[in-house]
Amino acid sequence: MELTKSNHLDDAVCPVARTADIISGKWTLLIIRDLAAGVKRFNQLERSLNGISPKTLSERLRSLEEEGIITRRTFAEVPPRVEYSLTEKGLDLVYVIESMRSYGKRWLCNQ
Amino acid sequence: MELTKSNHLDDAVCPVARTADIISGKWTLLIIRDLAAGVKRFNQLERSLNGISPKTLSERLRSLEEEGIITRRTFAEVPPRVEYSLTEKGLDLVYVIESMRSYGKRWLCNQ
DNA sequence: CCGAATCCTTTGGGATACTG
DNA sequence: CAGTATCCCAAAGGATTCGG
Repeated sequence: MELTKSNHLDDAVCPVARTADIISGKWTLLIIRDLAAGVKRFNQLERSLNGISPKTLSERLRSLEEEGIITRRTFAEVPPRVEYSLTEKGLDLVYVIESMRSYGKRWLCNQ
Repeated sequence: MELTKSNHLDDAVCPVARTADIISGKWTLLIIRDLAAGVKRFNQLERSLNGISPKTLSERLRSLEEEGIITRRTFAEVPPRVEYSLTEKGLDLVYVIESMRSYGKRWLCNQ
């Protein structure tokens, strides 16, 4: 297990820092966690992410889409239906999430 | 690869959310990344984490110590010397960091 | 149902100067 | 050297309302 030495030149392209930038933000990781369980609609996420405001959810979804991590699919129906799912790039984040889950179980959830 | 279903009851103890709480914050992960390479002094970190303010570094180190992730060791010398290192609980976070490094390399650093 | 628009509060973090 | 003390600001996020 070897870590790169850090300095400000490295940091600009440090994979750890780049990933941290993407998954930072209060709800981002939890959205990906939920989408990893399958396709979800806006208000499904709104309910499962208890306490999130529509504005924040909307912003997060938009930027995740722009980063190529989720896909937004709209259906021309009434009432309107929009489904969100993970792209390949998003699915790969599940490994990060699972490492966090392992850590959390071992050290933070006393079990 | 199976994810737990999320609702607000789960979230209170969700290992992913708990871990996210700990490693959120602009510099936290980078501090741990640097300490994973070995024991470091305050101004070594200040230099390797290019751009961090002493106030922020001080705050992060304190809360990481309170969470049991790093150890602070002082030496009664002149000039004063203080060394920071990872605890077992902190070292285990390296697995999370490495998963982020893999992801970053694959998707964010075009290599 | 799916958001956009507004307004507002909080806070993380930077800059700087100073001290044991 | 290893911080603390202030002051300040941008940005994130919450609450609420409204529209397609």
